[in-house]
Amino acid sequence: MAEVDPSARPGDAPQPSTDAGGPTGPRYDRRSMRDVLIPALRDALEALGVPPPEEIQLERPARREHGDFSSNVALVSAKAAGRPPRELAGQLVDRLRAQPPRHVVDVEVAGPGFVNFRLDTAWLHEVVRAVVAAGASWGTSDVGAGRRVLVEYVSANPTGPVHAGHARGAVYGDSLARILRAVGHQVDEEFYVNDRGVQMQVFAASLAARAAGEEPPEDGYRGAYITEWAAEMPAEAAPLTWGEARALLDQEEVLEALDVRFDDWFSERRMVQTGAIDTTLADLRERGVVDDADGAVWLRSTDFGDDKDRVLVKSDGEVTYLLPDIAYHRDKFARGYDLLIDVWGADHHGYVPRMRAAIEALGHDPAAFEVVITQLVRLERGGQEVRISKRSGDLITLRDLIDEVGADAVRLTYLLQSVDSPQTVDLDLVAAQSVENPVFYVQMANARLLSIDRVAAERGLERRPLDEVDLSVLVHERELEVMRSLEVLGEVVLLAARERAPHKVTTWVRELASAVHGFYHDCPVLSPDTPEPLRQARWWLAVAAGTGLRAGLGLLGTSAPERM
RNA sequence: GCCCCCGUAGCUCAGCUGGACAGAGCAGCGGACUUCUAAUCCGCCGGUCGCAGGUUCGACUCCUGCCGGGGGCGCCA
Repeated sequence: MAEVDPSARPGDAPQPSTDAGGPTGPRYDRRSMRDVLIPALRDALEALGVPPPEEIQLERPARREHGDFSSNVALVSAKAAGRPPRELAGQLVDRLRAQPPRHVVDVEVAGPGFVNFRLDTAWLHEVVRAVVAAGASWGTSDVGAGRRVLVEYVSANPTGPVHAGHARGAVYGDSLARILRAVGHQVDEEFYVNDRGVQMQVFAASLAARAAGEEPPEDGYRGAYITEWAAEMPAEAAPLTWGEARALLDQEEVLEALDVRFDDWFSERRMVQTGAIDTTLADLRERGVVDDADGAVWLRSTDFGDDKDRVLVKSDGEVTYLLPDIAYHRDKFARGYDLLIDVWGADHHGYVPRMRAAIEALGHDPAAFEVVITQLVRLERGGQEVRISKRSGDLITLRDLIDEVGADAVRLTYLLQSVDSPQTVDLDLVAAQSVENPVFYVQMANARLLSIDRVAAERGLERRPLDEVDLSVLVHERELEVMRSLEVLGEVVLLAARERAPHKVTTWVRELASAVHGFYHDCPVLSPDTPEPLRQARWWLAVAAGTGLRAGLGLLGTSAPERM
């Protein structure tokens, strides 16, 4: 399918180059309505002699009848004001009506004492201009500026292909990084390579066995890929070195097919060579959090909230997996990150307390270390569970998954719901190009919007510069819905970033797509029946909608074909 | 036994720092194409938000205890 890069579409840069110096009108600020309404409420409270609460809350009512913005100050401040919520709300409304804030056409008391604001449509028309001006950066902000964040994810062992079980973490981690960047954080992404230890030995032995035409050792790797790779392996190659390189190549390739790229693939073995592991142990000793007992070296993690102490060096002299992991995280902090986010699978959650303890033991703020646990994904095909088992060799690789349903579908599907909940994915459904598949619903919305430009070009119709177009004709409910949806992206992104919840962006994208389909259905742009001024305005709304849609999709790392 | 996640419509899931009569898609039923993509749109049907307490002016949302499902509790990674 023809894919487009959502972040770079020529048609999305409709700003006349002559205008590049700066927007002429008042610059739209995502928080502008808040910045208008909250102070207005505060002033009104003070005028009534009521001390305003620390934070005045302003929310978007779920129901249209409740206006565009709503505040619960009257409920919150009723006690302090010494009068019933509705009475206080009524007094606030009187004051606000006397001097209505910008764009406010009505203020009213509702329910138990809410103050509801109804706005004119001009503020939404400003949104269209703002989206067009922002282009692919619509929805971004700089609230997180200056914070350096490192997101570590996937980190699969270099002993085989990335399998379907890793896919959720891969897609989640990548999208989270995009979203954190969108709010201004400086984000790096890393893949930790466990290229040392027993697993690697077993892997090498398995490869060598297959190469020699023998069965892999007991507890060895039996996947079909071992046989395939063994056949590729030159006779003189060292199985461990060659095998690791082969695995990493495979992993990097398939992750790139998903548009998942890392700033660094951090090698565990490298830390042995640089002495980082020894240094870390010495550091821990110096801090007095290490005990020698039973011939082993222990981290006294119970001092930092863990339920038992943990072995760092086994009695046979080998280090456990824990010590290099600690060394890696020590290194992360040494590189100056303010926040470390690790994305782990559900099977590793028991490991969180010891890692957190180790970080605290090293003198770091444990709050600067966050672990997101992704719950398991159950794969089904036609209602039958598909087992992902490395042992049996019957494993579904990420590559299989991409081949079967496509990269965009893989990404959007995994980003459909919170990683906190276990997910069931029916492969037949995801592969199906049907209404049951949200991926196609969203991509269809984009394709339809783009078809307007295409058909217009065929008919020789011209879109006039936005500066010359009067958007005040956009009053159809379908048009308003699109604008309202576009307007909230910034807030959605902030929330998604704060809660580490990319699926909130997915939900938003689906909502916008729904609004777009409704608009497309009821508000013809190119029809001869549409008067020219309205056509121009709708056309620009379509441009803005496409821009917003692709901005959202860009945060999910999902592209959309130009036509379907 | 202890720890983590989940339990919302027949199914798959949303539900923002607690807010106004709980939302969407699919499935079911009934409508809408001489028009820029009907892969769409509209309407109807459908829920004691697992159960029981508590906090609050107000709880799907916070707290406690149960019940059910998944995952984890190694000198394995």
